[in-house]
Amino acid sequence: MATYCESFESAAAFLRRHGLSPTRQRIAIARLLFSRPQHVSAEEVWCLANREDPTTSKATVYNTLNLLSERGLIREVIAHPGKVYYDSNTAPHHHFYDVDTGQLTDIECEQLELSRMPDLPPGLVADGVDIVVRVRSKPGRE
Amino acid sequence: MATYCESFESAAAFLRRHGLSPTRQRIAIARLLFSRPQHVSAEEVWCLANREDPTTSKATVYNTLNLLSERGLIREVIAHPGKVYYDSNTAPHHHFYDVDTGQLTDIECEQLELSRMPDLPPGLVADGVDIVVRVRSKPGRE
DNA sequence: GTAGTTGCAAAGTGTTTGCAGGCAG
DNA sequence: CTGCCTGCAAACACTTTGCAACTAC
Repeated sequence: MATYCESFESAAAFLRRHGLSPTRQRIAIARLLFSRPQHVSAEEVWCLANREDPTTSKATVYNTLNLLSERGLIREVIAHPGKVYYDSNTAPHHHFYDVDTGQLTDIECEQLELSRMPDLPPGLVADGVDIVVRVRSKPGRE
Repeated sequence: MATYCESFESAAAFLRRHGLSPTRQRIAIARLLFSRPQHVSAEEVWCLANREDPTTSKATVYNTLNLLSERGLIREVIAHPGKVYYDSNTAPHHHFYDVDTGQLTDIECEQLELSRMPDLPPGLVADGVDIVVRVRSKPGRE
């Protein structure tokens, strides 16, 4: 599991365990991501990281998020055109996406069950299933 | 249903029926979109439209795609960060997304069934459910 | 004619890249 | 020390916007 207790050493150890040098910036990012499961955009990570360590550039944030994502420690959520959210909860689950506010909310795995998996086209391997339930705040039309 | 037979007049009538002036460019775009159900990016629409009518700018393509999308005549498919695909099949269905090639393929509605709908957070209304089954061409790791 | 539509180019957003300097081991 | 990591700014890909000219009716 990706979570760990909230000390400086854990974040460093966690990064090292996954083959990443525990630099100051990465520790800041790992701490804020894994302190609790959450959905954040790169921009938000950048803001929050600079609150912990005011020397974190956007390039480093994107860099680190991509590394964590490649290693499966966080998950990209693609719910909005032109913006990626990162989810520090890697357990299988799905999402509500509020079209009006941009807010993402987890859907527990047991709450939303696929009764059948479709046959895959020949020669292809399943890589993951993303379910996004789009919701709006207001009942009427837009 | 959004499909219609492939004549010039139909495209014009179709647009008019939905409150859009049937300009040359819009007719070209409507024809290529609705001649058969398909998944296209804005860039592809632009290339194809200019084959029919070589005076179609990207701005007009985006403009028209957004109009058609607002009126529910085509559907945005968000499967890839930073790129929107448009689906001229508006019947309820879902998608395979080949991460390696960018290819989208329909999943028939009956092939993939939700056994349970999750409870909505209070005050929110469901707007749609998007299911993307990510697949890869190659069996191994990346 | 008049309102709506168009092309162009510029601006906007979110993300990636190249490179000189800096920090971890 | 050595190589990986960083910040910065420029480059990138995709989409939207502003405006004068044009076209549908």
